[in-house]
Amino acid sequence: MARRNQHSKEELRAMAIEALADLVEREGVDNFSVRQIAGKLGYTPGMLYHLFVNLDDLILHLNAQTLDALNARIDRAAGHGDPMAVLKAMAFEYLRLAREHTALWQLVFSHRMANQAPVPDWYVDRTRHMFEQVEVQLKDWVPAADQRQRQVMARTLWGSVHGICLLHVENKLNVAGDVAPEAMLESLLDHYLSSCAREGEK
Amino acid sequence: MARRNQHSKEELRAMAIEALADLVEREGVDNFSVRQIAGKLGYTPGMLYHLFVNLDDLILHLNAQTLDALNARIDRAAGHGDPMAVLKAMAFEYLRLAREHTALWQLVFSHRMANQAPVPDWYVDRTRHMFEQVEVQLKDWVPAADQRQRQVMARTLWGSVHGICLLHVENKLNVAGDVAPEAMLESLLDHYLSSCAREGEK
DNA sequence: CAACATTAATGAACGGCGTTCAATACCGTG
DNA sequence: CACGGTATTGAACGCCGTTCATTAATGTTG
Repeated sequence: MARRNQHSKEELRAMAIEALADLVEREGVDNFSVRQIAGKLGYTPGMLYHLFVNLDDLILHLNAQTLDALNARIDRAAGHGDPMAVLKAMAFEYLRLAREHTALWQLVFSHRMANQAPVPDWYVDRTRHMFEQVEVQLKDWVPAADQRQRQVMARTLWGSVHGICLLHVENKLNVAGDVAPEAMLESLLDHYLSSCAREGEK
Repeated sequence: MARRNQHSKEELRAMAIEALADLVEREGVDNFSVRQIAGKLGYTPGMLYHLFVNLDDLILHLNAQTLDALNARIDRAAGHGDPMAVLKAMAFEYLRLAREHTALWQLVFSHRMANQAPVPDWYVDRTRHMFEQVEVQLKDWVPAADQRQRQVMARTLWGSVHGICLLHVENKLNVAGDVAPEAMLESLLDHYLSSCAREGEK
């Protein structure tokens, strides 16, 4: 039998998450299995079910970690500068993580809960954070807009940023001459935000 | 043994695609299997490999069909009106299909080829079509822009439209009060396009 | 009409998957 | 040192996509 109590349950959880992250980054979003993860740790598959309720749960924990990294970058970008510059910096950080850790990023956005199980609160909180940071910047950018309008703008803007990064990461841009995603993000933010500002002045 | 030659190979292919479509719409994007498809047709799993090279190939054929439906709607929307109205109509058609045939739409955009196999030309053509239609409208909307600029705009715009529809379809908008995707598409097109036009005038 | 060649379809097998759970081997405690 | 508790196992279940030799129905020929 394998060594006992070499690691606490928490340590083992962290190790399992790390093993999955490694596997995903090395082999791609859809090329891992409970058996491989356990193998990497030197345990049997069944053991993982004492750490997580199932594979979905483990994936969710890894995704939370990835979202934390994403949020950290976004928060850093929120530091200083006018809203336009900050939002651009945020969008570029979003793209950068998608680029540098493509598979982890894909896992966050391509994972669907089995049998429509509800996403836990501690997970939803992390996705909400991003939208909130965008809204904060919009408060400065279009002070005349009410909260409702800002909500629409934040979701529109960030949904768009996400779409652009997604097309890039999934290689759907090779159709008829590729365009750098940076140019697309610039185009989006320049035009969308400047028009929003103009309307706010009226 | 099952009846022979009741159907031509082409008929069987169409039936298999239809069976998969049915299964996907009924049970969701990730709840089908070769065995279920064959079962629906009254055949054994192995038989499907005389019609398609593998499951990926079958999925690709269904996705091509879905893209054809999408393109048909987009072409219809391209009929008449000023570019802004036409592009809005196109975006709304995009959203409408995502709404009415969510699972089929998801299958198109969530399917990844195994072992990074190349996507066949006949498939790429269908995805290119959409971007081209957007570019045609932009030619009218911003006549001053050169082809390169229009390419960037078309991809930026359609990547954004896609991102917004995706967030809606995947239920990622429940975070802190939902916003109707129609409002987001309106916001995107109004602001992005109007700013593009203004720049074109300079 | 019988014998044959062709081919549509089968069904069993392979190696893999996520998940469950009784049995087991180890550990700290008394 | 024995014992109770528990961390870990390993076998099993019912799935999965895919392959392929075998079979059975067909169309063709003599």
